[in-house]
Amino acid sequence: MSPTATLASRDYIAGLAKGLQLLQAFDHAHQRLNATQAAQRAELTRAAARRYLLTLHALGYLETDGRQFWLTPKVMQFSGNYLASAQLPRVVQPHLDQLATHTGGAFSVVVPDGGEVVIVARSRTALVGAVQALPVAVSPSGVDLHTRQAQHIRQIMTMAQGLHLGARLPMHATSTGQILMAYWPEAAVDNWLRAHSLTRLTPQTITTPSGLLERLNQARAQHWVHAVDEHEWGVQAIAVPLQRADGQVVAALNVVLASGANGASPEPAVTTRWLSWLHEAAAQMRTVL
Amino acid sequence: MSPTATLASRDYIAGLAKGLQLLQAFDHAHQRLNATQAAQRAELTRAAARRYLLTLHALGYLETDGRQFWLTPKVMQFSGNYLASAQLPRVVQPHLDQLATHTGGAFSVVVPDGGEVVIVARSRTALVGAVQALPVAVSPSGVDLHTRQAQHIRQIMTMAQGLHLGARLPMHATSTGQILMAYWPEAAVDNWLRAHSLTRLTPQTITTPSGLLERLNQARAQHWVHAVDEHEWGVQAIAVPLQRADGQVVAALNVVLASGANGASPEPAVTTRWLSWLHEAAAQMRTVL
DNA sequence: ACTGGGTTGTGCGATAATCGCGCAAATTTG
DNA sequence: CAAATTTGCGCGATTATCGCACAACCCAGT
Repeated sequence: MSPTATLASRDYIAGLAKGLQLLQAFDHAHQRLNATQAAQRAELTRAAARRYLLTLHALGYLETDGRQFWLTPKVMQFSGNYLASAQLPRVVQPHLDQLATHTGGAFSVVVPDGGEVVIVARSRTALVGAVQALPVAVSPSGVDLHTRQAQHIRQIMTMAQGLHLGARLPMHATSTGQILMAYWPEAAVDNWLRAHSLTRLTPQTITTPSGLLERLNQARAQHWVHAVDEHEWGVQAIAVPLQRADGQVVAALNVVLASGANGASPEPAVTTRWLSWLHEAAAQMRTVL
Repeated sequence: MSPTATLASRDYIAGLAKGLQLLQAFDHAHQRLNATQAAQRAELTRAAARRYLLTLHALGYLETDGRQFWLTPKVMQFSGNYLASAQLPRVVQPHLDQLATHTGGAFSVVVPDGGEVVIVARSRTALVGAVQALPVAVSPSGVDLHTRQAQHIRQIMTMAQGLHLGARLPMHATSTGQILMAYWPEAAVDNWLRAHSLTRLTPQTITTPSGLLERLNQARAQHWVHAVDEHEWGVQAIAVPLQRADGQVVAALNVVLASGANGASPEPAVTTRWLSWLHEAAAQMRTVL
């Protein structure tokens, strides 16, 4: 797939590469694999695949019933280590939570990686609940899910399905991907376009290079992106760049909202409000990135 | 460390094991390693370590400035795949969110892995915010952080630091670890005790086998655990088991709360309230696990 | 500027680790 | 119950990996 080619030669451990390839073969669409399937997906002979599967099993990364293999929670250790060690998620998390507390939005921070964007932090906050969490004065009926807000919450939660940490999303169809690309040098964008196809995900997805370039220009000019229904129906997102103190764009911050799920242009006033929150947060983070 | 011994013989790819060992060498305490340090931590010769580092770099899992190496977001792909594919986190997440929405608590689901517990799901919900998120009737000043509830929220958020997905916590000092062990056969507990030391984390940590066994008996009898300040000062947690329909305990659910941060026994009434929420949720999940 | 402790890049021959074929047994499918 | 797959595994061939050893390099300290 990716032409990461085994160009490097003597200092390249093929066994490690194959093993990781095999481990990556387990994704949402292929949760359980037998030796034969795994061999196909990792492009190995069955004998080799079996050896790697058994090794990964012995190391605790795969579980097996003797026939099928599947991922164990141990693989989360990698992301755990990353989240604990990487600068970005650590410093960004409190800001996201505060932002969510203030505004009630669902915020994410993503970084580009291998032609896609990866979600490295998400806002998480239990808010209203805190009222009940207090040892005193527990509010009686609590908040139930019959109010209009609650419906909205449901929507957000549903949308958020599949957008877990570590999820990878296409750049061309996401607000964050677009804002990140907007700050790339022209050559980098050209390369990206050569290497990736603009897959249509919804009727609103930008699928032509010229369309994308236009969007990028717009994004670069105004320093934000608003993508409505481009990645998923009924979901809109507004993204701004996250820059380091030296101006370097290292990530993108966005807020995900339910959209009217139709062409109706979203209230500009509302957009503006979110934008000001996003930019304010981005400015705050700028000093610590 | 773990005596995962290379017992296995011909079907064991040493290269893969070493590479993964090296990848795991990057943790919170060792975010950036050079070839020499990496070699030490992974117990390899420097030459070998260098080969593996370069390979991991070529594959995109490590970034380097030529001297130091560190993890890239690509490692999150593993956890992303796990979260997307594993049964447990997927079905549990909506329940957690709903629970948090209703109660305002901070809930986690953990599974045992390699003698520790791993956080595989956490509640996340933007609630009050939803009021503002609505396209209409944006509440003016929003919720700010000066109320008493807000302080409580702050506390929770602070506590939650470091408890990201994939984080690993010791079994003996956590409510979830204890409730999980409570359902183990006696021999398994003995084995665990032989293999692990009861490290003291706070003055309240249970550090004697007899103390732990007593706690386990209590947990088994009442079907829940309340651990106050045992893992971290000022943090208490209440845990219940998550069982499959066939009765098998596959995970633990808990709520994390600020504690009085002193010996004062927590209000039993409050505990009971949380417990009923937890057990109710556990019962709901039971059918779908 | 010079020195010394530590780190890095690299070539190379030796060795053992990995490869993939091929067969028999076991399993699934219809 | 037979056909079609899949699995376990032994084996000889090969080449990928090992680790030493040396030179170049970086970085204090004086």
